[in-house]
Amino acid sequence: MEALFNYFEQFQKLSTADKQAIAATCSIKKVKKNEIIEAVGSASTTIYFLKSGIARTFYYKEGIDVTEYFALAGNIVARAQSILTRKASAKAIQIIEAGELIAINMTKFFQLFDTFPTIERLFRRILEASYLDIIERLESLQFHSAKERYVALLEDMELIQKVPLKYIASYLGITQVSLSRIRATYHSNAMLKS
Amino acid sequence: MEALFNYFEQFQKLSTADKQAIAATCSIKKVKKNEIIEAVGSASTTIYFLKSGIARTFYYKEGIDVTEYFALAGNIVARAQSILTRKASAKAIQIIEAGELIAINMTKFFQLFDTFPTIERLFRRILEASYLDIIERLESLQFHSAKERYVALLEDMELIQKVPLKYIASYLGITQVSLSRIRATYHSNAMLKS
DNA sequence: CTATTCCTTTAACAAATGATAAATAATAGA
DNA sequence: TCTATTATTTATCATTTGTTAAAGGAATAG
Repeated sequence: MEALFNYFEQFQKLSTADKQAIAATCSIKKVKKNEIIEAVGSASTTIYFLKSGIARTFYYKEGIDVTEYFALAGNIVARAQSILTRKASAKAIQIIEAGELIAINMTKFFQLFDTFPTIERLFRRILEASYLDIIERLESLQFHSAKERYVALLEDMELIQKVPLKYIASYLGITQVSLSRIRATYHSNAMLKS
Repeated sequence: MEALFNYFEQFQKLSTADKQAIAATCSIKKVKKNEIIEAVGSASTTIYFLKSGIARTFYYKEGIDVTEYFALAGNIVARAQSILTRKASAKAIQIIEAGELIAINMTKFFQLFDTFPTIERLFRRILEASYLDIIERLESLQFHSAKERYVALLEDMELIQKVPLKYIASYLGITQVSLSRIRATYHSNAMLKS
């Protein structure tokens, strides 16, 4: 549970009482590669902190598997829209690399807000950070070419190395064939430089 | 000020004390067409509620004017990243259609959070709603063609009618010429149907 | 270890979008 | 109203990305 608190305290200092209350909403879960931990069609009431492993959210757009985003160890993965709207979700969460999760029951977690204002504040600050992340991603999609987006993603070596390219393509908003072509030209050019 | 409170109470019921505290952070501002109410380079501490008029946020990407988003009357416009990070912003806010704004001093507003938990909750809920909006926009950019994005925007007749197309093009992530071409093919096809 | 399946790349052609320039339309200011 | 400016459309060609098909490589189950 320490890993989760360390993560949380990047956003908000927590008292012992806060931590105890949070701990009561959590459970540990081991997950295997390719496991679907939340399936399409259900409403979500859980967010997951990845102690280890890699996960993605995805959905089917006209039958095609499309990755919404990835989460690496030390981060949170969730079907945020479903949790915030309490509606069924067309999205799913899948494990890409096996690991261990902390599952946070958000029904319980939200109930803590009236008693523990610090926890409400923590949630707000995580939301703020997610908001900033998503704005950056929006800008990347709105104003950068597919090649630029791929090159930017190369910064995140762990992701590129551990996640199948077929998942990365749709995350970048392009087809897998197009990604393969971009990689071919990019890497041959990169070789010329060295 | 009533318009602002009506807007806020879509998210969170407010007491009279809450409203008084909020009112003390607000001021009214009349704005003219094309006026830049927040300029590139400054850090923002203000968000604006549009009683009337239309605004946009934009910035220059390699010298080219790029629209980040639009706000119609009854909504909020802000340089959210700058407010949340307290850093100088490369973005600006411009008035597209003259109107009247309520400017909320966020330095003062944030200070209310410790005393008025309801106001902190209000802010969180607005943030949640913005988060959901931005996710939808992200999906639109990630998985829909420029034509599909334009057609979706047609739903918002007010925006299409009142906002110059040159601003809409970059909002859709395409050039103005490309938008013009899409309009030409789309509207001639639409005519065939009727 | 082998066979099968899945992943990635490559190729060829089609479709969409970008870039530039020029023409037309609309708007704003004198 | 007239003129100058700005906005939008159109045309042409270049570039990027999509689509489909096929081939080669890598991973996995039995």
